[in-house]
Amino acid sequence: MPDIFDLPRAPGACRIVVAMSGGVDSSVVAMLAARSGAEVVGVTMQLYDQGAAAKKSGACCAGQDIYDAKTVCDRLGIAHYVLDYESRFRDSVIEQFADAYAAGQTPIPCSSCNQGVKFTDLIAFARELGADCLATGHYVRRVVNAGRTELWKGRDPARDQSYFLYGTTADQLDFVRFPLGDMPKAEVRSLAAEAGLIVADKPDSQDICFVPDGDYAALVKTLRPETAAPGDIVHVDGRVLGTHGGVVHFTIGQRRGLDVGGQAEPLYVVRLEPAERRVIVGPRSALAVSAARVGGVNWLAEGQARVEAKVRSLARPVPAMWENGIVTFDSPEYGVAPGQSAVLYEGERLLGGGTIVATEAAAATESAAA
RNA sequence: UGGGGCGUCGCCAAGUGGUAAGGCACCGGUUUUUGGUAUCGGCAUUCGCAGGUUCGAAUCCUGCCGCCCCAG
Repeated sequence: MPDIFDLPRAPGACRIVVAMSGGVDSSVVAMLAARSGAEVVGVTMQLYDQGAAAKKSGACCAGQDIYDAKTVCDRLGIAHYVLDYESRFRDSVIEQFADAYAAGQTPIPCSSCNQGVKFTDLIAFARELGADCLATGHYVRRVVNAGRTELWKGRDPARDQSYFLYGTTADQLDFVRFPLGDMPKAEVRSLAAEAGLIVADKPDSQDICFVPDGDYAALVKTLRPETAAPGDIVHVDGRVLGTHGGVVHFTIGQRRGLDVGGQAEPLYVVRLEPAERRVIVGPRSALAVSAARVGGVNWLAEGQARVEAKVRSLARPVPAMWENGIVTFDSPEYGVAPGQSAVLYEGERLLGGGTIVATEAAAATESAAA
């Protein structure tokens, strides 16, 4: 087996900290680390109240998951720590999440979690422990190329998680390892089964980890009651078509949930005006966006201007120009929502990315800039 | 209460004697470590109500109810 941990010294003299969510992926990472010969410490972050969330199978970092992680560590014969990051997670992820919705944006909590608690606080902790690296179960590849460390998509295109990790800085990248980046998911599962790990058949996590029942709107409404205020659903041509139960329920590009019938064509959310409590809707053509301004950019590459841009986790990257924080699509892109990430690639390599702060309508309708 | 028009699934709407299109909405599945999107499937034994004609009516006739418009 190649040295998937890229250790600086003989494994026996190294210490690896593994970020363990309690799922199958990070458990397999811990197993691989244990087999490498290095000293391994499993760490699980407790991120939010375990109450209701603990019952949710497949969630991350709640009660059952902490137990699962510990069980795996016991079997592997490695140490296991639980870190109480609840308050940090609340401040850096959950509150931001609520603020974004209140501002009519569509946040990606997984990205802020990765950039904050996971890759800032946890790396700091691992360094304090004197670790040589922090290993996680993400499906991305860390590629050392001509002395430079690059971030690449996961080998398994169906599993690639690079979209959520664009914010990883060069410094962090030096310290982090992604042992699963070259593997297909099926292989990870079979490794877990061969090793007799209790989590081998555990369902993949999905949805937002801190939202127990998938009803993210209920959480945001609790934190920011104004997002539940009713308002008008207004067509881009000015007609009031109906009312809605709070801007929190909508995101740009959304079609379902408007409850507006009698139309010849489906209507999509084109824009949100939270101050006026308005949801602006229009035909699909009104969603066309020619460019997006990107903020909070993390750049890992050189001066690439020709890029492939991905503005949604499940979208295929599209050709675009990148200049002065603005990504201009070769062809109009649909459903580009402020708050989501714009991640730029060159083939398999992640060049950088940031948060979409505004968009420019492609058609001669009106600006979708918030 | 003179004249004209209309009443088909939550909404829009085909269908004018042969046994209820379609779109939107909604619901469910698939997909998915964000929200969405996309896609697949489901969705009126019944046509304002009551009679009548007919082998057979949402489609023809009669009455009633409701709504709209023009007249007043």
